[in-house]
Amino acid sequence: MDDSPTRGRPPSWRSTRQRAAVLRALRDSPDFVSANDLHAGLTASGANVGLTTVYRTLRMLERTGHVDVVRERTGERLYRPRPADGHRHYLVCRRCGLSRPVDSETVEHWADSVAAATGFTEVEHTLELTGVCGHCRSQSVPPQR
Amino acid sequence: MDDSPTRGRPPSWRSTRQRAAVLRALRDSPDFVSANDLHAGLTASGANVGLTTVYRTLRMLERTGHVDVVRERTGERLYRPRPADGHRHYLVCRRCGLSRPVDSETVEHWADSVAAATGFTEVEHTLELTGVCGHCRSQSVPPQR
DNA sequence: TTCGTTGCAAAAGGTTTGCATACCA
DNA sequence: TGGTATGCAAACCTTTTGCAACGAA
Repeated sequence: MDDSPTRGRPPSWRSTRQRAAVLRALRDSPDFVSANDLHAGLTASGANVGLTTVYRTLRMLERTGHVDVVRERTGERLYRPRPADGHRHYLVCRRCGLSRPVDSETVEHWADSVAAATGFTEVEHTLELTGVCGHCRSQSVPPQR
Repeated sequence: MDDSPTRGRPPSWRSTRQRAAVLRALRDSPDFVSANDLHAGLTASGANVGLTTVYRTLRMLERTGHVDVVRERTGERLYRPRPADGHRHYLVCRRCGLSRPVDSETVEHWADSVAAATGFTEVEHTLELTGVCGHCRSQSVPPQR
């Protein structure tokens, strides 16, 4: 998954200061972040990147399968770089945003069998798990988003 | 789950023409509908209900657990009355919007075990399945939303 | 030099809110 | 009558787009 997905690849990919900055910021985020979060972080650290460019870069990463996307209750999109071995599902803490990947083989298999049984084709699935992590539970941290 | 959930219940619930109309329209919809769809339908059928009221009613139904909510690619929310025996997961056709409930016991159990294993509490899950139904596949209906 | 990329400003699209009015209980 | 519900318009938020200027190859 480094540099040669078969589909959805733009014909060219010009390397620019801005894209490098967005990628770096994304990689440095331990958890899911929004376009706004990234932009704010970039601005704070002196990298001058337009919000539009952040969105465009994220959209491209999404199309090429380099990031996982999850949706907030509000509809806001949160991004996280996708691990090399395919898509993952995450359990996200509603208070501090901590996320950890979970083993989802069970769900993957189930989704496949549903697809096979219903006559639907091209079945895709989105799964979002949220909860309160042990740390926040003991600290009573107020909800973040 | 008919009329006495323990939490999130508004202190009062005044019965009005508008709320009755929204509820009726929601019940009459075979599949998931957006606030806009409902409002358009209501307007077309002569019921005069403000879009704001449609939103407020849906939000209240969501809080009290009377509807299932699913999110469109765009972030738009789609609603559907929840069956009496608890929440459900649906497989929705990306072309015509046809939805059918799927047996999701497997997923429910898996989610419970993940909750137990991770130290997270109050774990909630959202699962969205989309595909192309047999009918649309043969008809080549263009994407609707 | 060429053509993809950037960034501002503005548009778009969906949802929420302020506030005066209407109406149920 | 009291307090909730309604509805219009405007505010809000996130994401996308038009377009002129910029810069990597």
